[in-house]
Amino acid sequence: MSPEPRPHTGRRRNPAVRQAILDHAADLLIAHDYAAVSTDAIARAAGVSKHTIYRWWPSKGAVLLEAMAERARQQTPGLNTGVFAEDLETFLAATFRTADRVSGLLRGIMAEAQRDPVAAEGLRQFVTGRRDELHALLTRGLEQGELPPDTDPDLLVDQIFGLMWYRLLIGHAPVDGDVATRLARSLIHRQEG
Amino acid sequence: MSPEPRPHTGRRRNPAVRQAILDHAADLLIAHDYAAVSTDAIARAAGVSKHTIYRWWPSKGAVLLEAMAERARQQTPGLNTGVFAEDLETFLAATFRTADRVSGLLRGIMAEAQRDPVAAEGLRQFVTGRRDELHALLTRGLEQGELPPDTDPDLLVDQIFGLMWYRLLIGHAPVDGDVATRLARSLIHRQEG
Amino acid sequence: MSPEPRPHTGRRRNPAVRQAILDHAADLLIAHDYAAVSTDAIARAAGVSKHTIYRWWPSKGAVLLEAMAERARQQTPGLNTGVFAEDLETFLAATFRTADRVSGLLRGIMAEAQRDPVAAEGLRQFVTGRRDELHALLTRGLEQGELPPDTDPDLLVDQIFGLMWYRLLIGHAPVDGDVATRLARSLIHRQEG
Amino acid sequence: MSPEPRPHTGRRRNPAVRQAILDHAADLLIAHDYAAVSTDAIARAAGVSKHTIYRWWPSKGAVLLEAMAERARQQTPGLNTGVFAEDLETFLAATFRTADRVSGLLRGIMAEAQRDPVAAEGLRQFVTGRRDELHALLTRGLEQGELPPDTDPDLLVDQIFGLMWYRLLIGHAPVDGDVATRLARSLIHRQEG
DNA sequence: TTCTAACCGAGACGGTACGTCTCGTCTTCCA
DNA sequence: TGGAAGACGAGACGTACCGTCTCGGTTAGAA
Repeated sequence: MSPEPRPHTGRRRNPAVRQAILDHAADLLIAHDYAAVSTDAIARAAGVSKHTIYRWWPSKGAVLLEAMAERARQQTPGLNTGVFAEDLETFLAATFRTADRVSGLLRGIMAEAQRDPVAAEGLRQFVTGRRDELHALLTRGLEQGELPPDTDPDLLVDQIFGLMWYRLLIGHAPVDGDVATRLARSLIHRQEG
Repeated sequence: MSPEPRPHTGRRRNPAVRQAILDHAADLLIAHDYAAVSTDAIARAAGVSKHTIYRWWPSKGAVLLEAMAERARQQTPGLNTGVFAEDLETFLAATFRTADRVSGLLRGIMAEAQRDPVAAEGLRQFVTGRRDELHALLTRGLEQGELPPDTDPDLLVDQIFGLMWYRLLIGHAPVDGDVATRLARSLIHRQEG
Repeated sequence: MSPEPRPHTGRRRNPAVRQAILDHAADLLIAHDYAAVSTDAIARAAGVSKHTIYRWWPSKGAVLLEAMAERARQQTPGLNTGVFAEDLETFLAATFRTADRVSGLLRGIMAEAQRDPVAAEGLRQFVTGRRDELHALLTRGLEQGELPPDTDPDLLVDQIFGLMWYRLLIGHAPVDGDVATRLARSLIHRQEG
Repeated sequence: MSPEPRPHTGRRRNPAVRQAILDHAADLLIAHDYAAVSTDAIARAAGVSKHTIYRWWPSKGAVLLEAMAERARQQTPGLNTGVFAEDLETFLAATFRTADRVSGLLRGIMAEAQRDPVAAEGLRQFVTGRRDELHALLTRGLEQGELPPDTDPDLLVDQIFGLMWYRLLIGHAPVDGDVATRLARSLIHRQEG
């Protein structure tokens, strides 16, 4: 039995190492093809041992996921001007533009999530957070009468994020501010139809 | 110079072999995890040499893609009752139910398309075909005045298929006939809002 | 390279086809590395179907063997001047020079014989023929008192052909007329030692 | 940049792994046919990843070669009784008996050397070592007047090892102690002829 | 200051997929 | 029926990536 376990001994985790891994993982996915991003490549780019990666993350997907989450967190759009139409447009434009910039990252994570349960669960949580934000925004619009009264917010959230992911993954059409604007206006104009 | 080259000599391609490869590729992706589907596994299951696979398809992704396309072709919904609301609902219900049944296949191909350019191009073409169908249907609804006059069919198509893929890939919500119905009605009711 | 059009023989086996296969098999082994000589390559070079090869020979090794045997048959040295020392030197010189010229062929067959029982058996028979020739020659020398009376012809035959193959296969020393002369003289001088 | 590069970092090569690969490669070649010895088979038998084999050896032939060299090294005959006739007989008997025991190994390597340049070079070096030993022994015999004064040691070395390889590869006659004895005596008796 | 647990880079290792190659058989059509 | 073209099954080859483990060196807190 451990007579009195000390709270912590030994060298502490180096935050710079954690950051280097996340940064280089994201950069690699953004710059190169997803296929070119291996754990070895991340380790090499970050000047880090592969073991160090696996000491702190359970799988490659988990690293990519956290890298993405961190990038996304840096650009949460400021909201709440009070005007729903403006807020919606701002939210979508910011979201789409950011997503487009890191599209390689997002696509890589989505691919990884199809084979790695850890990444899948992480992605689900990340996505849930984003969906909740948009859901709250839409609910406010509904309460303010800016959306048709029979609108199903859940369905609408999936339509919006669905369009975004669909375009990112297939690549048949752009994901940019223009699309965001057109999409936002199409949702609001409807009520006046 | 060969004065008149014969159109073809030698043993002909065995259609049964092609079919066996596609069938077992699809079955494996539907039954097992995406990670478990290797070219060796497909070859073994189909009782076929790996070389035969690579003789006819440039990569694993290309095989999976064609397998999916064939499965999808088997279930094109009969349409054109003339009533737009009915047609839309039928189309979406059939599409969603089929997609759900072969969700493993679809998810595997989407993952593969992120790393294999051949699969990516194939998926883009497949998706284009499906999008054209829905686009035509929506355009008809627009002309019949069953959709708001300022509707952008392109955007709407991406919202619908986007929702479907998004749910398939993330798995946070079902893709079934019920969703299809609710989605179809939400699009049409709007005009009366 | 372009296969010269051969006359068609109808139902009978076409000797031109047989010859084309043997010729190109030998040429390939002489010109290229052994590793580069596949049945497909032989068929392509000879303008012949792979099936035709396997219709007449049981394995690749059998083809190479027959090709070699034919090449060797073309250069059987004229002997029997009656003077043993001269005959031996002539025999060795002719044998060594021929072997050196087709060394690629010989090396390829020896390699093939280690894995293909048919080639092994064929090579054994071919080698037996050559050994019998030399054995007869040496026996004559023994009877004429030109070799030490306790000479074991079997052992000596293996020493001579052994030296030749050993040098061909390892490549550490030449197999030419000079070596043949030195070897022949060393065998005869001995008796005077 | 790096002020003093450490001589080695990282996990060290596991000698047991190296030995397991060499041992099982040799055993496989001795027990089974040469055709049955694949890198996969060696890896499986040695409980080793195929990648580990290719990390340390450039080709299959290189592994087999080193396996053979090691086996041979284990049985270098003790020499130098001082009596040349005895030493020669001992050397030949030990060499022939060992070669016969691992004949499958030797034949497989000789075949591999015909297609794999790495194996060819390795075999040449190995053979050079053995030839030097015998060459030294024969030179001693020559100096002691136990061999005819006009003997060419190089030629004689190739006759002896040539006979051995020739018999191993063709299989028309045994390679055993008896042959070794007869051969040794035939070389020495000559001087008295 | 000494001790010691934990961090870290380098890299060996087992497992397993990928895509290519060759062998020998089988099929189709032509002459 | 002989032959050319070439599809096919079996299976080896060598490469790549994933996640684990081992080695020696380093660092920070406890004794």
